[in-house]
Amino acid sequence: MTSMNSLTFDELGSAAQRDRRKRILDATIALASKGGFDAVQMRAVAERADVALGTLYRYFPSKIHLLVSALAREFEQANSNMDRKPVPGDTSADRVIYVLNRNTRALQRDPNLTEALTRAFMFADASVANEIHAVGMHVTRMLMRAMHDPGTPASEIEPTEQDIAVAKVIGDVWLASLVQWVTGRASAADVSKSIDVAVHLLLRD
Amino acid sequence: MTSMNSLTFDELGSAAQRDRRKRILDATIALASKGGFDAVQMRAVAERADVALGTLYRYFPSKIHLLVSALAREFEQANSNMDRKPVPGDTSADRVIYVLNRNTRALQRDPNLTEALTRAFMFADASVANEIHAVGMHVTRMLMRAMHDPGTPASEIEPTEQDIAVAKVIGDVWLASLVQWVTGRASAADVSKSIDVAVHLLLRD
DNA sequence: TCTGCGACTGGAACGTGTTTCGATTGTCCA
DNA sequence: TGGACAATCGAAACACGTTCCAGTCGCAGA
Repeated sequence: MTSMNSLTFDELGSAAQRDRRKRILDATIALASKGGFDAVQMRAVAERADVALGTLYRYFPSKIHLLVSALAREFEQANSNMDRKPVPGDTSADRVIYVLNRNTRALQRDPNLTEALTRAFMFADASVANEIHAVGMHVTRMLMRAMHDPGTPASEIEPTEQDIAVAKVIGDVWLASLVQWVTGRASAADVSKSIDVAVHLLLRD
Repeated sequence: MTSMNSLTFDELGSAAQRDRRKRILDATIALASKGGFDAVQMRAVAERADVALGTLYRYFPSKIHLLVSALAREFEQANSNMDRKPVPGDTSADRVIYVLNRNTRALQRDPNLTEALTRAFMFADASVANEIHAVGMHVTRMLMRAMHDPGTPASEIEPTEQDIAVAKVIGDVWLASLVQWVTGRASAADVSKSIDVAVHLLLRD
């Protein structure tokens, strides 16, 4: 049933297993941060996490699953950090731009890590649907919170069709820009500009 | 100098070489069409194109270069097909939607091929910049022609900053939608809807 | 026609993602 | 405590992208 999915935190029975999972993701992030996608070698991850190669594959059925799961964990952390304060800005557009730029800068601070995670995300195929979906939810949630009044608890927002459509387009543009930045086809300024343009075109209020 | 780029059609001296290049790209398309990204195996391409493995690598320095070059050739052909007739539709938005839907349907008719080409495009790194750029130009050109009056020769259009920004966003959304379709995260209808939404939000005239 | 040189061939070899499997360890139930 | 069963380990093996090399071919210039 779950044979082709990564083992999630909650599915893991024992503390030792949750710890193994954490060690694996930590090792993944560390290696990615040091040398990007290519440096995340399965043997290296296993060794650094102090786990056998076969075990690594039991927890994450492929390198892509592993990296996308790491991305999901990063987004989750970022989201819960942001939940602590209301988003500054007077308009939807301002707040969305603020949030995206803030996250973009955070990503750009660790280019190797971002390259690794982004490339994995883009290369993922249908078998990674669950992990990808988790990432998508985090992004949508972040944008929804920014689009609505500051201080609104995320759980109480009920987005309109239009909201969702707009968030989807903005998310797409953000991701496409990041991909271009990661692959050296766009500068950091270009990414910022793209977001600005897209948000202002989409959220003229 | 050109050591890390694919050999382009014009760079090739002899007819035999141009023919080799064509055979390689044909073999690539055929294999991709049959089994997608994974089926495009370098040994298989070489064998089918009746070329030694080393020669294949002399023409295209990696599998990604190969597939992105194939994508560029496909777009080039599609573009020159479309140049034969004016784009139907009364408004920019209508014409852009028409063109994108037409191309989307064409891509969806061969899901394996589309999967192979899209994934390669998304996975490409900085070393594939030239090939990627070629693809980008074809897409931009296609959108520019659709945004302006039907019948205008592509060479005579002088796009404004705004035009370019809008085309960029639309291109990003189109690509992101295709990626989602390829990976089973969006249906054909979803792709169509995304394009509709993005174009109507961006080209309200 | 002969010569030299770059292109091409066939095939071996290497690296890394992935699979497999027998031996060992940990855990939980009787 | 003892035993069963799953999880983990250690290590070999496989697949495919990529590199390398020695030999052959084709062709332009002498």
